[in-house]
Amino acid sequence: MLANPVSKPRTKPPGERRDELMTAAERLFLEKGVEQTTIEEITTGAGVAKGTFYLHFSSKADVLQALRSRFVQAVLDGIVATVGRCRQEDWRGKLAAWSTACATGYLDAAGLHHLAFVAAPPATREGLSRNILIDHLSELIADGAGEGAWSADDPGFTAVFLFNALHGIVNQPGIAETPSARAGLLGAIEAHFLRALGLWSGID
Amino acid sequence: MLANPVSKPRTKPPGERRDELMTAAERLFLEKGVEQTTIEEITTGAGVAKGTFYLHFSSKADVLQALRSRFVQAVLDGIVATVGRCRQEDWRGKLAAWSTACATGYLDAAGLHHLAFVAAPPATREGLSRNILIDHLSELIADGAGEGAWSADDPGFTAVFLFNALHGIVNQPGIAETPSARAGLLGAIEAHFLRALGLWSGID
Amino acid sequence: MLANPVSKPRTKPPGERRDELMTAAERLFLEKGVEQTTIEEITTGAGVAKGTFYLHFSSKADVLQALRSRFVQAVLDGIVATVGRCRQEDWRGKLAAWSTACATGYLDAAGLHHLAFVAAPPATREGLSRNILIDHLSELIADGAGEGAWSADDPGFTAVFLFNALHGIVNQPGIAETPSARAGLLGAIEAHFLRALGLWSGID
Amino acid sequence: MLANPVSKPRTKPPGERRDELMTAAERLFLEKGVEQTTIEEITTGAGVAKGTFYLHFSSKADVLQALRSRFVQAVLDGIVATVGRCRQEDWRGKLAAWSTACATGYLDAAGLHHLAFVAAPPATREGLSRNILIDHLSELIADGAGEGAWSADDPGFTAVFLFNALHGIVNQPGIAETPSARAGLLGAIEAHFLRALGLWSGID
DNA sequence: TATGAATGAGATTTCATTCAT
DNA sequence: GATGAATGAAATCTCATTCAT
Repeated sequence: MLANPVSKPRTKPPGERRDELMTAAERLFLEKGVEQTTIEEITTGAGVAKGTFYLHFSSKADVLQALRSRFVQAVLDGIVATVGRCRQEDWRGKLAAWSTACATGYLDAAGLHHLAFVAAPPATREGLSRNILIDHLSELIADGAGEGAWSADDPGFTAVFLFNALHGIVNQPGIAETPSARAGLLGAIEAHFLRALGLWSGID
Repeated sequence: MLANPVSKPRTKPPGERRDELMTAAERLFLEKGVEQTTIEEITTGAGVAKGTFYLHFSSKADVLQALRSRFVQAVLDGIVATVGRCRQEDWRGKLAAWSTACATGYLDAAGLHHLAFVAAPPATREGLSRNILIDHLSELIADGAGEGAWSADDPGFTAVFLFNALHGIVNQPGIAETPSARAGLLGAIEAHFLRALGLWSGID
Repeated sequence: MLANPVSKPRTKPPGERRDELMTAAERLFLEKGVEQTTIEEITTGAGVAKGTFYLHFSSKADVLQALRSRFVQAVLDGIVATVGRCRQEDWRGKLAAWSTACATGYLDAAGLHHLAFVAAPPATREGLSRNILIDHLSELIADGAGEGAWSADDPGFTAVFLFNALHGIVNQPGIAETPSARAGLLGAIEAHFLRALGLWSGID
Repeated sequence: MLANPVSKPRTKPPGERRDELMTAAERLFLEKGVEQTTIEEITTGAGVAKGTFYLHFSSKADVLQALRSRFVQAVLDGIVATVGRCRQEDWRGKLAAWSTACATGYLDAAGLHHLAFVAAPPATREGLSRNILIDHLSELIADGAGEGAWSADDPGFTAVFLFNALHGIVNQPGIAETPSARAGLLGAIEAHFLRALGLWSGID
């Protein structure tokens, strides 16, 4: 009612407000679960009014979807950067790098991937069978096969197979809590990735 | 007054009522999703009054848990029967049988496994990292390693890895809709299972 | 939360609860207007919980519609009783009785008719051009014409004409506040009704 | 930078903007009802921003009031012009002209009169019992009575009576859709007006 | 056991209105 | 004058759960 003499600017670039809402939502979803978080808590957390939420998202499921996309994109960015550092012809290295970068991205995000893919009410079954990470892995496998680095009858199948395998591994609560446990885990994942393509891993 | 001769008996053996409720819930969960299904719809579907639900289950999560157990137990029963038909020393065959039986169980259940493990509001993250199927596979891998059929540094790891891989594959909507597609899928899964244990598959 | 040791019976015959809600709604609508009344106020006024409202009505417009019907039916009952007291062949008397009984019904209901027909957000324009009162009047006019009591080219037209005329008159705020004002008003209405059918009234 | 050559002028004479807003509001009110129309829809319809609305009107009720006045004034103008064409002493003709001009004004406005008097959230009950049309008719009746053209005990009563009667008739949806139906309707209204003043109409 | 009317906390959503730019 | 992002009070409605019968 009364004018606030120290009021911060009311309007912000739209992207910024949206990000603030997403970040507040992410924190709350992780802290207390998606179901337990109300829209009101999200807006309070972002320091805006309730109605503002609906200027940027149409529902709670909508924010969740946005969080999912943001998370997956971040993981993909990490993968692309890591894989890009391998020599052009080092397909074995690229595959290993892919598995390690992907697993690292998930592990670093702590509960967020759980949120994004498991705890979230996934409207469709698509999330774990079609996403940009699987597409990227599928392409890598196909490219390597084309170059004779390995043989792959069905790169799409193997990509879904390996992505879900990796996802299941890193999704285990309390896994890789120490640096050495994490190193061991990454090594095991890498070995299984290589083996799936018929490459001999040095593990055993 | 005589009892209404057309009315069905109001009381039934508890197990039967419980089953009817579970079946109604399963159908509705698959049709419209867990969140979208109300207790009232379940009871209407089972032909009983709303209060009756609470004589058999404590909440919606409770029915879901019961459905999960029923489903997983059925898949495990199928696996045990199939694997049991292999010769005692045929570890390769047992592993192949495990993958095929598990995949078949999931595929036959249509969307139910999605419901049970993915769409469900999973109280814990355990579902895909600890369950009786993973335990069974883990044991099989450990036993085979003990007999020298393959080497496995960490049977638990490999079991989670393979179970999630398989789960991700069969969870793809519209997969294996024709008998030949299903046969191809089962073959590919088997090949990847064998490869993960360092066994040469005859597939490629 | 705690059991109320003096709690009144929670369940009542459905019609009774419905009536209580309607009566509470009517009082509030008259006191503070339809728009200004919330569902919660209605349920509080009826001594029930908010959700109970939705067991009996689907929306605020729904209660309003029910109030409308209840009111119109009550007015019609009064008309039928009054007109029924006239001798069979006394058409002039019947018409006069109709006008007086209808006006009385409206005047006695104070603001309710205003509510029901004017202040209400009338979804359709039907309320004042088709209702059971108009139908009844139309029939009376047609019957009288059939008996040669008066001539009426279009009984439906005259019924709508007179009903709206009467409605407009009694809807004037503050009209007929004293018994003598009311008597004068009823006389004037009756005279105009008779004149509309070409009958000479003794009024002027 | 040069001003964008395609952009239309942002500022307009205040009266023009106001008219555009009223016209947009009128269209929407008729299309979807007053309650269902939001301020935002009105401003979008008028091609201006939401805030601009409040430069011209203080609320939705305010536009509605403005529409009401505009409509009633237009009808009155039509009546005055038509009645003015009668000879000074032709009271019968003036009354007939009044009824016809008023009905014509309403019929030409289609649903707008409904909006203005019935569907509108009427702040007071005055609309149908006190307005400039009723005042004008009342004066005509009083003047005619003063000249001995008819007798009228209470011109105000008769004016309200007849205005509401006419309003109810023309407010019927679908009435007078063909020219001949309209002619018949106007004749019937005129006849009832004359009869109400004790004048013999040529109708029956 | 079974019923289903009643509960009531709480969720989502709308939208008239403001005001810094 | 004009804008439109932001506000936030308030409204509607849902539905898991209870409990008197």
